[in-house]
Amino acid sequence: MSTLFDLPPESAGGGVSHGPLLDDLNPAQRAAVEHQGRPLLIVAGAGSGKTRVLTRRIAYLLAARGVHPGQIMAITFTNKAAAEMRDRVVDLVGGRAGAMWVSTFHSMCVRLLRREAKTLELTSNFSIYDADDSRRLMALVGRDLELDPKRYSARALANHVSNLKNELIDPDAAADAAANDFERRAAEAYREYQNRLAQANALDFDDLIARTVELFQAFPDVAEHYRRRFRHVLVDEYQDTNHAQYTLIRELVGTGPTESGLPPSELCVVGDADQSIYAFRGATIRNIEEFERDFPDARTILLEQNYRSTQTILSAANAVISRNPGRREKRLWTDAGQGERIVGYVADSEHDEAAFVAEEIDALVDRGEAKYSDVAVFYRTNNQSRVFEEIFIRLGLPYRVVGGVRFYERKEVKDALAYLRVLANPEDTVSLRRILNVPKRGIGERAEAVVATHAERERISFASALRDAVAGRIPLLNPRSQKAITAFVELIDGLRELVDEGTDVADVLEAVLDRTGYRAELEGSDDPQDASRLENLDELVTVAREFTEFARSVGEDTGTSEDTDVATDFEDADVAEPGSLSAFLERVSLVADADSVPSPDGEGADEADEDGVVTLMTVHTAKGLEYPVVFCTGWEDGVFPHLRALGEPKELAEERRLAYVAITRAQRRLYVSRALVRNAWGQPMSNPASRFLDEIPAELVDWRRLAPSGTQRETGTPRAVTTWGRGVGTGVTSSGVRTTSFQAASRGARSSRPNESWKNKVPLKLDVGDRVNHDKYGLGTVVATEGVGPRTTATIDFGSAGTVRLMLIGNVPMVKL
DNA sequence: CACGCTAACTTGGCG
DNA sequence: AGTTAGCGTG
Repeated sequence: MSTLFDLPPESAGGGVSHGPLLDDLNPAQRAAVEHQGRPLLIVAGAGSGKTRVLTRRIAYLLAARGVHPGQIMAITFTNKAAAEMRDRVVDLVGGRAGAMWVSTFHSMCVRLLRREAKTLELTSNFSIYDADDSRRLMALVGRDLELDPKRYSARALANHVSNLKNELIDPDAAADAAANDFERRAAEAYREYQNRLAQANALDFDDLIARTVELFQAFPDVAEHYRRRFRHVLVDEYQDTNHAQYTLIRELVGTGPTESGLPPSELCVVGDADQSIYAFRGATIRNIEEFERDFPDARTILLEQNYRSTQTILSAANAVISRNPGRREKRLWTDAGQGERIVGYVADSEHDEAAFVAEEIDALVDRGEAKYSDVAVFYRTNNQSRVFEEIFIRLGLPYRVVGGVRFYERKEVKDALAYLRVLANPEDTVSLRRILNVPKRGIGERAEAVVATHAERERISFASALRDAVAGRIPLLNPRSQKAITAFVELIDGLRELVDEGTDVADVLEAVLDRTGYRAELEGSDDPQDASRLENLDELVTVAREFTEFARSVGEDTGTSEDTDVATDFEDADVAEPGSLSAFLERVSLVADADSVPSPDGEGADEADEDGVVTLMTVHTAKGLEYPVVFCTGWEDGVFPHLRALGEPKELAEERRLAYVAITRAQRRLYVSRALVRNAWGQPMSNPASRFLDEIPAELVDWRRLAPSGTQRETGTPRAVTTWGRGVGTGVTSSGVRTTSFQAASRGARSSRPNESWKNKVPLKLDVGDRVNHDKYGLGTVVATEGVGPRTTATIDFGSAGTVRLMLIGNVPMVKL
């Protein structure tokens, strides 16, 4: 992926000759690079050289079209993509690329918001709340509004609000549009949540986008200022944009001449609707599908030639994705030849499947056909990694799991950062309350509630209320708590002094860990988890140290050579002073994942061995990556496609795109496997073959092992009676008699009796009028049912316990009477 | 106020 | 199964 475009050195530095920028491109790629004027949509199939086209286009703008780097805004979704794009452009045109804005949506917005903070009546030291912080804040709101946490969980409310924000719906509009109880209460919660955010001088991730849109829409002169500056806007992964991001782009480029006669900026978006796999977080495929309607004059260029995979792999991918209804036809092709057939394997259990994968990897490496680092194992959900890890450890196969809990989401890291945030932004209530009693210092729930109530009544912030507590102005507070709070406030004040003195961030952090006793507590523990927590905190200190050093070095650079284009992130005199605590916090808020995926060519990644390590990850994580050998595991209906997608055509289409992404990661060899029986949520489940397996043309697959006849379709999760596609499902609704030999062997005598223990595990079949007994709600009557198969929900009237909508999958603690 | 227990939930994961 | 949030008890 990285060796394809070595250019003669003279072209770097922005020389006059731009031939080398075009010479090695295919006609479609070249057209995409050369296109001028009208909005441009580049539909880039998997492996079609998308990044290459994008970076060449930028280089071409600079070299051949006389565009100044400062006029270019390139937007990506991930920091990694942004860094890669910047590096590659620098390789092509040299350091003057530094003046471009190449950033993620979120960092771009933070940058704009800090510059224009005054316009929006924000203070520039605002905190940025991540999903976890938002949820915590929503929990406070929910408690305040006395919402039943069962029916209105903080998570559900926060999710709902996030969706509203992605649609740019404000609290008023949400209230107007609310169609049911949940939405009405959620709209109230939304309003209160925004109030609390403002009080805390904080923005959540969705606000970063939404408030920037607001900035542009409410202040046309501000919008025009940036439009004038950024004459070229390029957007990567356009299929992943949500409505707010789409609107932001529109505002940024403009849709017609402004009053002062400024024409729209030149827009170029790149994407692939077939790789849109983030609908669950608001991405809407419509943005790419309707690009030509949104930007009427637009031109579309299709990149269909693939430089990654064999034709066999591409044919499989094409066949699967073509089952999605209503998509724009696109067929990947390659001149690389057919290559090996796809290997299929039906395992008895997930352990058997993992063993097969491990043996196969071993064999490939033995035969010298692959290195460990050439191999990736994909699964649908993170919890599926465990079986592979067990086997790999046993066989001594080197591996690495990518994903899982990310560094900045670990509890200890978030705690430490919360301290820093409170120091930078005293009004940051969520962070303040997070650390109030961490480590334990005798400020319990009770005391916290008393302070919160006081803050509410006096209409002051939680931070001010704490000071009132110190001054003895909260009568209900018992002396013991007051003492503890006083100690805490003094602790924070002492730390804040350090900040005011301009102490390096790393040293402030060290002081936090020492003075709070956080480090001591972990050191004193014999829990092995705490040892790794300590390591993480040390790592965070290192990050802070490096941050300061980097800021210093940049500061020196710009000090000596004022007018070179070298300085990148800091050249715009953002409000956050380089190296400051605020700047550090901003940086870590906008970096999601420090763990990088080991690159396939092993470079800079895992030194462990010559041969590197096998990479294990979810398909989502794999997007954008490629490996010579790919194992697609767990291809079973209910696993992949995921249970919750069965019976939901939209979600099923997304799962199919996910399958398409998985297949197209493979360069030379592709394996697909499934297990007849798999433990899910503590119970063995027997799943039918994934429908995606049937969608791969049979002649492409060499089945190494098939299901023993007769075991194909029986127990476990019933296949949904589906209404789309070929008339697949026979809709077997088994009553849970498990018969496979594996089952009997592994579960022993217990499994023969469909006794009490099964009662809740079998999906309930309910009709209107049925009487039920729920463990918690008690006796009830079914008043309505919706959905099909595993997605069935029932609305049940439990009399005095209320009317509840329940999903009838998994462990419903309820029996039919 | 802290600890230990039980009950509920469980996709994916950018910033 | 494993985790985590809410809850009752020491």
